[in-house]
Amino acid sequence: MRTTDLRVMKTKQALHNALLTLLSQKPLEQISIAEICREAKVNRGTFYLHYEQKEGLFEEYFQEIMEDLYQSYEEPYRAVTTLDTNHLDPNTIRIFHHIERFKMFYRIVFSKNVPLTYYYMLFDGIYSLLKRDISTHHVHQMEDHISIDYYSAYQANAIIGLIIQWYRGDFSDSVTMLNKQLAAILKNVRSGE
Amino acid sequence: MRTTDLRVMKTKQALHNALLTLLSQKPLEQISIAEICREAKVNRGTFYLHYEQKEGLFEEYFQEIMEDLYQSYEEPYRAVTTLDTNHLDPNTIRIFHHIERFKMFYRIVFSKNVPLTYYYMLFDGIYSLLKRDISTHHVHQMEDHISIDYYSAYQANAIIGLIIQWYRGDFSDSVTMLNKQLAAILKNVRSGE
DNA sequence: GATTTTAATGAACAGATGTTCAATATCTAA
DNA sequence: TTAGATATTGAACATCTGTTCATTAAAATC
Repeated sequence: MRTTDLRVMKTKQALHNALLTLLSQKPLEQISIAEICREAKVNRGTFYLHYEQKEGLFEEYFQEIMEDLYQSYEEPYRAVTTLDTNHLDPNTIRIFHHIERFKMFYRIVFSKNVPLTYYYMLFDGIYSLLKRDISTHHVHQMEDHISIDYYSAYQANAIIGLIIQWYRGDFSDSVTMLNKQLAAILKNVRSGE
Repeated sequence: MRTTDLRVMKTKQALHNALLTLLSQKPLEQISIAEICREAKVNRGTFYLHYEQKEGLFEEYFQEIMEDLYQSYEEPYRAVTTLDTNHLDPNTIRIFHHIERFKMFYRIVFSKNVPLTYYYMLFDGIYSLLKRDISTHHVHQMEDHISIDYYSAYQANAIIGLIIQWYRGDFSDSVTMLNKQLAAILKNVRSGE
């Protein structure tokens, strides 16, 4: 079962398209594997040859979205030569732009009946991006008994906390608003009482 | 279908016990509704009279756990009369103790094939506790354009970020270590560079 | 304690799941 | 271009899901 095999690629493509078609009609939890296979004109047994659950199929789709997240994050690095990366700069991280762009998608990711897998994919993405920055820029100025892993997990999930709040308001606030909130929180928390 | 009806209570108790028995043998995702009903000697139709999915049953179990979280949180308030609640004090919040106490349970909550529901239950719990404190103690000293909702979501999910990292190391770090990490992070982030 | 209310049961249903298998179609590599 | 490799198919199977219904059993209320 090599990934370059034309038969495999064709099958996966068909399943991919079928899922997207069905997702435009109903939520993921109401779509059955049998249904996807009927739509894709692929034998149900073939599905199980490549995936365990419909979630695995959706996961592949997520990979592409995460590519955009990485690019959104790198963007400011390409534009500016020297970057002030002392603490997370909300103007440089473009995470909220990315979420906004794929909000149809993230409505699924954050819906309550979906498995945690997707949440972790987003978490891991943000985590690794932040960790890279924290490791290179902040390590010298940080309390030395702070674990970088815990610190990165803290910061990454804090941002997702904002996204959850945003999602629960159906993404009605603007990206600018979100960026300002993050900037204000970081500023406030740093200045103390 | 009144909740005080003895028949209902007996049925729910039986399903509850059956779930706990099975959970000690295999993960939630490998347990079927039919299996729970066989174990509980309850008709499968009766199950659907009370719940939609096995997750609903697990959710009821979660409610009891959350009761402990609330109590853990209130505990320091009962001990000390006046409390310094300027910013989150890791010594007063007993969240990590609570997680430690129910780590068997939280291993399920954070496992990747489980629906987001439980995550949100934990999030909402921490969120509401923090929000209450933030509203009463911090509002006067905070940048006035910070939304308390966003700020609470940020802080609540940041703490869960630490818990996720903790969970991924199978809770091998000590509660003390976690408390220290949180204290150091809050201190570090506040003092700036 | 008798009556009314209602929860639980068992049976039956169409459809979904997850797995296996031999037969077939389609690709790859020589 | 052919021979070998392997992905796909269709069929079959036991089990699970979600739902309906008349019947039975057990509670609540009087």
